[in-house]
Order: sequence, then C-alpha cells, then structure tokens
Amino acid sequence: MHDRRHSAEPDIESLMGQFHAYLSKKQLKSTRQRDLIAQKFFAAHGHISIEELLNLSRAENPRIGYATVYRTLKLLAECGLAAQRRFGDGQTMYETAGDTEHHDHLICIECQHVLEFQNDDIEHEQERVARSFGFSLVRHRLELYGLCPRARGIKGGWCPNEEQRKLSD
Amino acid sequence: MHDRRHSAEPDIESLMGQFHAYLSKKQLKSTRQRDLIAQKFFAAHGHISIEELLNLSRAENPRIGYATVYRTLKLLAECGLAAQRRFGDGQTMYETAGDTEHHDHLICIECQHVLEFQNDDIEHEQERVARSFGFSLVRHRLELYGLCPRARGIKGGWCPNEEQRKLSD
DNA sequence: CTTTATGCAAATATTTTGCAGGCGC
DNA sequence: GCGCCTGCAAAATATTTGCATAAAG
Repeated sequence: MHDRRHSAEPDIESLMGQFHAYLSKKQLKSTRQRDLIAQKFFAAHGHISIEELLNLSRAENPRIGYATVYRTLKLLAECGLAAQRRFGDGQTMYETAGDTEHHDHLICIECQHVLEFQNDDIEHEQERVARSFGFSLVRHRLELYGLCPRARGIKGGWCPNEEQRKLSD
Repeated sequence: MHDRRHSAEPDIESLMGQFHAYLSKKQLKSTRQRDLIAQKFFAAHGHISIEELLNLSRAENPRIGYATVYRTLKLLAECGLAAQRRFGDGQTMYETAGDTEHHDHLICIECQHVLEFQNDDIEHEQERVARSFGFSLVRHRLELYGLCPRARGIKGGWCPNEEQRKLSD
C-alpha cells in the first residue's frame, strides 16, 4: 500500500482516452463540446454539479447549453467514468469513477481534503465478496471518511490540506 | 410494486422512538401520516424510493399525498435517520442511516439492483489504512459495481431483481 | 455525403410551496 | 382553542426531448 498524493493534474489524458475509446466503439462522435465538458469534468476530479460544469465550460465556449452537458455526462456515466450522486438536500453532483488505477479515497471531514491509497488485501476481499454473490466485479468505490491528525487536535499534526499546498506550489 | 423483506424485523421500535424524540424536541407533532410513512420507511430497511414509499403508505391510507412523504422524509433526514442517495441513473432513493449495522453495497450495473453485504475483514483493513495515515476513521462508503449472474448470461442465472420479487411474501 | 451533435425551446419529471380546512396537544 | 399538519393544486426546479442546423468522420 502506498500513499499517493494528488498533484495538480490527475490523469486527465488517460481518462480522455477512455472516453474517446468508448465513443468510437459506439460509433459516436468526438466533438469540441464533448471534449471541453469532459476535460472540465475530469479536471474537477472530486465532485461537481451540472451547473458548475456548465459554467466552467461556458467560460471557454459561451454557447454551450444545458442539454449538451446533460448528454455528455450521461455518456460519461455509461462508460463508467462518471457517477451521479446526491448529498443531503443539495443538488445532484457527479463524480469521477472508473479510474484505471483504482485508488481509493481517504477524506478528512474537517479539512475536506482527499488522499488516495491502494490496499491489495481490500481489493482481494472485494473480489471474493462479489464472487460469493455470483457477481463479476467491474469496478468499485471506497471512501473512508475521518479526521486527519491536525483535525484531531494533535499538536503539529500533519494535515493533507497543507501538505497539498506545499506540493502544488 | 413489491417490497423487500428482511429476515428479522429490524429495530423499528427503536427507530420510531428516535423519530418521536426528535419531533418532541422540536415541538413538532406526531401524526398518523408521519408514523405510517416512517414505519413503512424503516420496515423497508434497505432502499426505497419516494414513489415506492408513497405507494406502500397509500396501501393503508389512500389519501396520503406526495407532499407529506417528502416532508416526512425531510424530517427523517434532519434527525439523521434517513439519507438521500442515488445509484446509477435510477431514481432517488432513501436509506436508513444511523442504524448500528453498517452495510456496503453490491450493485448490478445491468439491472441496477442493490444488494447489501458486510465483511469484517474489509472493515478491519479500512481501520488499519486510516490509522496508517494518522486518521481516525468516522465512517466509510464501499460500493462494488458488477454484473449479476443473469446479466453475465449464465443460464437460469440468479438476478437480485427477481430474487426480491420472490422474497416479498 | 451521411450520420450524429448541438442549441434552443418546449415538454416532462421532480420537488417545494401556499393555502383552506383538520387534527394533535 | 392554538398552532402545527395535511392534501391539493399551483409554482419552482431539474431533466429530457424534438427539431432545424452545424459539424464530424
């Protein structure tokens, strides 16, 4: 298991590649709008709402409409690169999924930042569980929510928030 | 519509108690409709949509309206007994929360249905991972996406979709 | 060229709200 | 009784769809 911090850019290239592969497999077209929306979506990496995505996209191409964002997100969901999610009363959010290197997330509920990790024992066990129900496992999502050392009040405790700031500057 | 059964009656009494406690703390009233909806909701235990809940409730009291279901679910969410959730492209679902038992989800990407499971090895490993980063673990979410036997094309394969129909009395 | 996408607006679906009686307390 | 609740319908949101035109392969 190893700790992998996010640097500014996640693996957008690879995700765009998967998206394009899906489009051509389905004989669908790759367009300026789809690419723009997908890029913005992948770049947001964590969570993003339809509206935020529309606004980000419009910043570069003001003529983009709601329908295109919905339609693109639907495609991304079909190929497992996006997943719809709803928290509390808020709006519908989408998040990235199906990353090739399936790292899981460790999230501090205090400072909101996200670390990634991989753990083979857990992965194996997931396989076993799926098989025990007769399922074949396609992908998974694992998120651990907790408090980072700083948030727990440990003096001089390490905090992913600051750690990331250091890394990205 | 069909409802989902769970072997042992979950702790509905206790959940209703928590709900009533919340109502009186907030000086809100306990009504026939609220109780009915909450009971149906708790009895469903796993996942239920607004519409299913409305139908179950109307089976006993046909005059119940959408608005009351929405309002009751909002109350349940406020006191932490329900949580909104959305899987795949499907409808908005609600699930019980704040229950002692925690369930992870196994979801068929073909038929969209959701099974719950628990696996102690995974839970332990999650603890270990969090600790190794200096985090204290508060909660987690684990979702496995895959194909059920039927969806995989296994002849006579078992499908959670149908299984549930069978189970419902 | 042929086929699929886009953007707009209109159609649907979903959720919330206002209000005139009803019902808990 | 007083004040919160309910059911209904209308309003506000959110999402999907139809269609003429534009762009991709």
